[in-house]
Amino acid sequence: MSQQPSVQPVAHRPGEEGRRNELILTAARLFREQGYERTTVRELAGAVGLQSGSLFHHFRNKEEILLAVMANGIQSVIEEGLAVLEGDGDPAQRLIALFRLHMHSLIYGVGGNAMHAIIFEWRSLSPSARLRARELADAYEALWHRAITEALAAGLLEGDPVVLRKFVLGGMNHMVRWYKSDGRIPPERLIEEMLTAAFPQLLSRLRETP
Amino acid sequence: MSQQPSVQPVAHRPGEEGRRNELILTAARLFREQGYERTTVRELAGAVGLQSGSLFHHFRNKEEILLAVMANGIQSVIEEGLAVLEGDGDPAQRLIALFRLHMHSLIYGVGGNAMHAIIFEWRSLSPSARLRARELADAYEALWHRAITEALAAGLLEGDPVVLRKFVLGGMNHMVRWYKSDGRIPPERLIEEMLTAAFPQLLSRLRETP
DNA sequence: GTCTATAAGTGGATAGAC
DNA sequence: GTCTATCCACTTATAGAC
Repeated sequence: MSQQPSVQPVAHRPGEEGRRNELILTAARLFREQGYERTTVRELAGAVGLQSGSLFHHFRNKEEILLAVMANGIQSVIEEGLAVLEGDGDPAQRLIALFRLHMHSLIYGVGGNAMHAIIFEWRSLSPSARLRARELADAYEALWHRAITEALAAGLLEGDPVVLRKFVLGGMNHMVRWYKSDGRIPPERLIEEMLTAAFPQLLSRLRETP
Repeated sequence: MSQQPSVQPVAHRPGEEGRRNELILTAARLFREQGYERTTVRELAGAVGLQSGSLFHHFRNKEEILLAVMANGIQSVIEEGLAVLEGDGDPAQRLIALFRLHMHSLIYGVGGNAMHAIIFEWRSLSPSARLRARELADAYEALWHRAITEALAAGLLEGDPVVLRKFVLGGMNHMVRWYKSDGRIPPERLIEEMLTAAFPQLLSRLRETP
């Protein structure tokens, strides 16, 4: 577990960035499995082959780890989401693409663990850190706001844009609590079933006028 | 805060049941505001005017309090839900009534705090207690399964019944994280907006054939 | 039933050697 | 950058008096 002296360095500071990243990914997994409060720094350190004291060379305190976990996953999803919204296609196609991206990130990507942290562990943050986490979430939700507003303007959906956004995101994110990818429903079918649940009117329109 | 010696007794054991209930309700609120792990027994005891040691006359341990919080809220919702499903009306009306009941319980009832605990604090339970909590949730979700299956059979919805159920419940429950009843949207309108978001196809059918 | 006092343990975090 | 050793705040839970 700690035989090789160093994993491939990522940035200009060799070793340190690699270790930090390893810690963030491991923390994300542990926080998801056990929760932030019940994951001790000793546990996290042990999981990457360190002693607990060594953790605080990479992070000022435990909270900084949680914040890093949150930021790590969502940033990449935001970038991919922006690309989707600026891509071609009509509002319906963009909304569906954003949906599939979100689901894909939850199921396969590093985004799943990060999203889990954002959803379930925000209360463990101090007020200032909570603000920072809120900014991250807001930046991502802004993408959804755009996509939903467009679809509303095109008459593809109806209702309040905020309620629609919160409802759909809530329904999707809840998936991380119940879905097992090795169960009755394979991942790709799940995504389409969720899409049907979220936007039935939108899909039936697409089928009528292809 | 502790002037009157006793509040109105509820059951055959006067005083004790009242105190226990007071503790459950206060715990539910505190767990929602701060989370279970970050709510200390001293805090909870203090909030009802007790010393921390006195708590353990009413509950064996802290976990038992959390379990009681969860059970307390959901039981009444299950009973009301059963009444809805056995009432008159077609599948569409029953599904909508169940939806409104759930939202109502989240917004006004004691169910909101309990649901919050079930959603966010289950990982703090030991395996056996977790099983008990799962049974409670399952009993409630069974009501939804019935209502959704009926609506599917009647051709009112389409998709996988499990995915539909999980998605809709996820979307609704997420509300406790963002909705403020004193904000832009009054509670009764929120319920209707959420209904539009959850079952647009069902509502538009009702409007076409009233 | 509630109090006081305290046991027994765990947590995050620090200091300084290597 | 990691280790060892340790501090100390704070937690749940208990014991026994009232």
